[in-house]
Amino acid sequence: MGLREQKKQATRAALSWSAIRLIVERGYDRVLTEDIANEAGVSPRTFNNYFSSKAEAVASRHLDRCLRVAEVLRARPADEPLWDAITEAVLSQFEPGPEVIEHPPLDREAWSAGLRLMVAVPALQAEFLRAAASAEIALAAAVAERTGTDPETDIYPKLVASAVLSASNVATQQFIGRNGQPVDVKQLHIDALRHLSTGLRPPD
Amino acid sequence: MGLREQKKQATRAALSWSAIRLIVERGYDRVLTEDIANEAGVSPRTFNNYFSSKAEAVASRHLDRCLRVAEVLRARPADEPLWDAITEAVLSQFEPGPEVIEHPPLDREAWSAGLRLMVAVPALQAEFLRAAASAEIALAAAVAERTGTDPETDIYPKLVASAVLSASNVATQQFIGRNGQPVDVKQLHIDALRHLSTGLRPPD
DNA sequence: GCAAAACCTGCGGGCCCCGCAAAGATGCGG
DNA sequence: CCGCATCTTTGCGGGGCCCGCAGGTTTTGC
Repeated sequence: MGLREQKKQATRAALSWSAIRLIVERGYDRVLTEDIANEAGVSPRTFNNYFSSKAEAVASRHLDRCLRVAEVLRARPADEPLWDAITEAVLSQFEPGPEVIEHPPLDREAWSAGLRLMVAVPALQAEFLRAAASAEIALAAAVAERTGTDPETDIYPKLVASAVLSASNVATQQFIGRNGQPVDVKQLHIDALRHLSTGLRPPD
Repeated sequence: MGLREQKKQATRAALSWSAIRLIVERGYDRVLTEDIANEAGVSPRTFNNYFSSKAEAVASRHLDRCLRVAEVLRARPADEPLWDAITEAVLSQFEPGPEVIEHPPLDREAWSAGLRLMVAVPALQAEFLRAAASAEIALAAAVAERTGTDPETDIYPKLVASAVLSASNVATQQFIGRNGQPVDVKQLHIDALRHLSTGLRPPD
């Protein structure tokens, strides 16, 4: 990868991270695209060369996470049962990355509250969902590769990808909603994926 | 319901329908909110009293459809097996309504092409997904009622609602993508839902 | 080194969306 | 039947978002 591409990725990440940080601190409509650009050290015009909207910048990190699930799934041993591999791939995204360890939120409570306000903004909800939907293709391809199905004509891989991502959404929302220690994000995901792989049978 | 409320619903429907028709004909960015308002016989300012964005107006019909699935599910006999009831509820939304019968598209081919362009607009994709997510709550409530689970604390009903809606998305996309007679929308949905209710087992 | 390609930036403008306050429509009780 | 309280519609104004375009600047491949 050339130097050019590296800088681009760095700028892109800086913009997305600045957007999230500022919006969690101040609220969505009190942050201008100009503020985000300044924070990342580029001109306002450049912001829109990287993202076609403020919302897309925020959702960009989410998109990356979803794409990494597909990547990890591909790297899992081929003889591992499908749903075990999927579960591991999904869980792998909840290990805190190096960036979060470097920049620990000073006030964890305030950050949490800001996050909750952020994910309540309609424009962002929509964009988060779209990000997941974009990753669906990559995830479906990984599933297809593993199950020997055709990602174009067969509906199965897309169905699995779509169900997994939406199950993850439900689990995450459950976690954010009850912002308590009583439940663990990972355990919520394990339960949700087990439901999926066992046919979503009603209790009784 | 008072006369006041009736008129509001009529205006809302007229705006949404005008938005869709104009955008399918001309393309998303060649339709101004002003055009939509004029078409529906209200002032431009009033448009934004009903919808907070152009995209939301378009997705409004989709939201209604999703909500009706929950409604139909509630009306199904209580002793019917869950997945049979869900399947019937979903399929019920593909019966052409009275409005479509009244206003048959003059050129079916052009309409199809316009539709395909429309659903490719990122802002609309996002808003369609958000509409489905909104309906998820109502659908989860209907599932909870039927299975005797708690829609607040238990993850099961939300999981089912979310999986059903995303499966429907996949089926619909499959249908739009291959715009051919070889496959039937209803059959695609039946297959997708059966996959869900049987644990998304990989073939073999 | 050097040309070609890619990128950043400022400018300009169209459009979207909202707050506000006045005018109009509607339903209710007397 | 009428006035009154309430909800709705509308015009105006403005802040902000996003994009096309064209210029200068940096990176790449040779």
